[in-house]
Amino acid sequence: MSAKKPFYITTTLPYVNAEPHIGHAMEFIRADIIARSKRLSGFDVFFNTGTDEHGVKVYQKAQQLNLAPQVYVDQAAAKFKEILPVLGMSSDINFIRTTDPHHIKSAQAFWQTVQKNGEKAKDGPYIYKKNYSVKYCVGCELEKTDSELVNGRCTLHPLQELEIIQEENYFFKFSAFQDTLLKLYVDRPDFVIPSTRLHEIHAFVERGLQDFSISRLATKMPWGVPVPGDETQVMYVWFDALVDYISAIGWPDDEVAGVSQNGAFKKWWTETGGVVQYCGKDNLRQQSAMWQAMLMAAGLTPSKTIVINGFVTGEGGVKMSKSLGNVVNPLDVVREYGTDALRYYVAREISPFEDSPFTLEKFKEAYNANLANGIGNLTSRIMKMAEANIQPDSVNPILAVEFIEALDHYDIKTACDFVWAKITALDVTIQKEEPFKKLKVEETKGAALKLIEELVKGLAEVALHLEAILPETALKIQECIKANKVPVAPLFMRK
RNA sequence: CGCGGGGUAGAGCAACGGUAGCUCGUCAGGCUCAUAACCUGAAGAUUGACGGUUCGAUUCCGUCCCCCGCAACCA
Repeated sequence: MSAKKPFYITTTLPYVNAEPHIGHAMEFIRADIIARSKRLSGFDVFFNTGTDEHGVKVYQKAQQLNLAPQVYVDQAAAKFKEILPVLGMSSDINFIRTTDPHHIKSAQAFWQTVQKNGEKAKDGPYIYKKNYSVKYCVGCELEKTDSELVNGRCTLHPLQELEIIQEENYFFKFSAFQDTLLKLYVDRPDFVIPSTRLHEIHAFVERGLQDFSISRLATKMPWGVPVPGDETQVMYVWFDALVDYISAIGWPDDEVAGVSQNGAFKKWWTETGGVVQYCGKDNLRQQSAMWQAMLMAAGLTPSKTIVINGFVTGEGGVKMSKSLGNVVNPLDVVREYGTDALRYYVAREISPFEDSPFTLEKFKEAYNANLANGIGNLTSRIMKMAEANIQPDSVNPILAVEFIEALDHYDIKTACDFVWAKITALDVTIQKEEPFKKLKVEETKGAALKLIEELVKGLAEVALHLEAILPETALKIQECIKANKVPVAPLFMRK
């Protein structure tokens, strides 16, 4: 029997249409920092990630590569799974794929539940069939959304008239949930973080909601979860993918996974007050409005919190793109600087909620200043004095309230600032008190030894706070302290 | 009048009614325990523009200019 309180956090499942990029890395790392810090504070943590594998883009990509969709997504999912340890993700992270059989069953059960609830509801039905008109560019041989068009025309084929294709799809009665969503936003000011994003979604919902299509004709696009009771349609990818947040924890309990989940859903959804969802700002609507309405329609309580990240941009705030050549591959960064260096950068040097530029020059600067010259050098200088002059002693640091508070608000940068303020304070103390000098004089030697013990204590405190942020580094420092030795190699080599 | 965010030292950010702070970079000095690291100090900003409120505005209000996302059935 564990008395630990449960906590559930998830990343957005990356869509496997693209390779893992720095934005994914940032989201993974930030969610991992929260997960680790919650464990440090004594919570029982379920940490979820995975891959979103259905939908038209994936289907097309597989066709381009001349691969069966399943073969393509297997390869793509493997790539995402491989980078988790490279980014220092908690080893007990759950990895769900939307092509997992238990997820597919869960998504279908979700559909049926929404359908059934809608039949009884006075504002139902929640799922109904309707003609859906698609704008189709013959030149591209592709469906186009309004946002892709300029003056109602395809930008690549401006002389071609767009064809309007009528298709019968299932729709979700999003509009029925407007009031309930607005009430959710008003009642829970922390539902979406930061608050500007809550205002944004509130304003969006207030303007009125349109029901959205949640299925596609299987003859045109077969790569999706089959709609229960209608083989001619597959689910629209969002309707399937978002369900992963509950399918991952066994919803709707035992019959889905085929094995007993021991009340996993109750524990991770009900007792936690819902999931904490990390996502990019482009996902604001899907995660904080559409998904919440879907949960309501299924008779489930909303998520706990949606944390919205900004985008990682290139220099000058421009979008990263292959054609501009300003794309940064997280794996290259890790290869050159190490996992913890990347974790440091996305935790502290990139704005917690706004767009921020990422350049290798800035990265190197921050690395040298705060890792090599900062925590790395500090560890060396303290441990050198300790090794030569004092005996190893046990230290039991505790987490600072300010640190925990900052993380409770998902303000990872402020939490890091707190730790680095401590690092600077230790450097200042050494300079001001000059224990290295006092050691050489008989009258002051005792004071110097005491001071060195204090410095080691301070270093241990820093290490404890770094456990969530830079787990490898924290461990190395703790081992040095325990053995009372200088690091065998510099923690962070200057670059 | 579509929605939201932003314009603050060379760069990246903070503050948000009362002498404009931080990090990096630059310059000078100090220290030698340490990874040519560390510490101290200095230079550097008419806080996008113009009005208004106020004893006082970067901070509140109005107008304007510029930048970036989004504008739903593209993930």
